[in-house]
Amino acid sequence: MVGDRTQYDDKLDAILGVAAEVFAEKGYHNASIRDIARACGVSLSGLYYYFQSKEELLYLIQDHALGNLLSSLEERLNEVSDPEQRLRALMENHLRYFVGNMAEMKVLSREAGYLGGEFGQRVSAKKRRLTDIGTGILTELQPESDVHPRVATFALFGMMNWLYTWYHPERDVGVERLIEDMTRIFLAGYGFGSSGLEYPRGDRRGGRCQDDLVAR
Amino acid sequence: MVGDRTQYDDKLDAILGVAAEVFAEKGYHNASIRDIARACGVSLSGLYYYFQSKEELLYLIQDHALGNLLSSLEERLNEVSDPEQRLRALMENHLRYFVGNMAEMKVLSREAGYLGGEFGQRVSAKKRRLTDIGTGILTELQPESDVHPRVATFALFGMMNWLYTWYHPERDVGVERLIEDMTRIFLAGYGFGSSGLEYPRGDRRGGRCQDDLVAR
DNA sequence: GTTTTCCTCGAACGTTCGATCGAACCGCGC
DNA sequence: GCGCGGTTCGATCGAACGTTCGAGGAAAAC
Repeated sequence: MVGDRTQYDDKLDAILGVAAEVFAEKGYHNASIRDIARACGVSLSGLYYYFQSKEELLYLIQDHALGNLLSSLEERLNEVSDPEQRLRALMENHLRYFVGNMAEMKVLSREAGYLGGEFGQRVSAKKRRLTDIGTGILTELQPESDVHPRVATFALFGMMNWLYTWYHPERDVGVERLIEDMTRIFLAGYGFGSSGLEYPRGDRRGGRCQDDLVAR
Repeated sequence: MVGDRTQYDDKLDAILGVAAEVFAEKGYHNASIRDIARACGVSLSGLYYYFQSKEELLYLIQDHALGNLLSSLEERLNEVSDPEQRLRALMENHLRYFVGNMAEMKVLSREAGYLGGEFGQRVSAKKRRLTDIGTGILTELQPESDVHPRVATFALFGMMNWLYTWYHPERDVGVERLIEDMTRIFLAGYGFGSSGLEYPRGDRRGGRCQDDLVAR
């Protein structure tokens, strides 16, 4: 049987959720284990029954977020083959999960790079999987794009991950609108509808141009 | 006279530069004052002659970066009135300063929100000035845009500020190319040249390259 | 009823941190 | 040579941190 969740698992998940919120509010380094214990209603030492170190706690949160993000993404992508629709699926998946799990994603975005050793490698590997999927879709969408794939990929993720800096669900536009607007910006550009954009017309061949592409 | 820089000023600037690099490498909270003292070749207590607290040191770095960014931007914008050119100027200014001062900008981006009280307010005010300029330009460029101005603004800055996460000058494309690619993505969209974009005026065909850039 | 396993806790340890303070050093005008 | 700001330092402080440990209780297994 797969669904045999113990009390232990449930409580660990609850702790991860609360810890993510504390980390999101005060930052990983500013938040003490004592803060988290207080927020969880557990004693300081009681926490250590569920993880071995503060660093592992951060890892568990980040791994949990990336795991959900990835599995949900890969599920969605299995149903779509058109590159543009795949990109839309990626963005919708990412933004929806982001807004629905702000604390987790804030910790994932802001506290990146603070995990070392084994933990850091595991998180990096999953992040790499995510960005590779992004790069793959982008090069499918534009096999001969003038834009460097790595720049395009991180422009895309930067646009979305920066959310944790400014987005407030109660004050800002809803998720649907957010998805719509960002998709539009990335795919069609903010200059759509403007009269004199110079990009479309490409008669002049610039000097540097063809050395890029080919995403390895 | 304006140019009467004392030894004190010079050394403070040097300290700010070194401190920015230490903060950029280890993170603000992981870097101790002792680390910075060592990197500066000064004793621990010797540092406190130049600032009063670690928090003020962070403030000085962030304020310095934002100050340079803003004054350089406002200078450029004084020479341009066309909205699209103004946006290009903003992006070029931002990206060029970012790449040229990675440590400072990494600290500014990653360590945002950790300053409280007076320091935090002053930094927030300058950031606000920057984003307001961005929003202003964007609404000039597209007065009736379907995209929410706030979303567009932070999509733009997110795209650029995320640089600190991935960009390595020695491995990645140069600044000029970076500016070109990001400008193109934000203005014309990554979907340019693609066949079936449903967005209004989806007419734009992918030109090969244009070496625009005007050198400046 | 007794044993065993799972879970929780208070109290404490050793370390590191940001910050302070008074003494010493230095180059300069007198 | 002397005094005097401006500058640097070693020594040290109290506080807060992450982590440990062994005792205790509760619930399950026998």
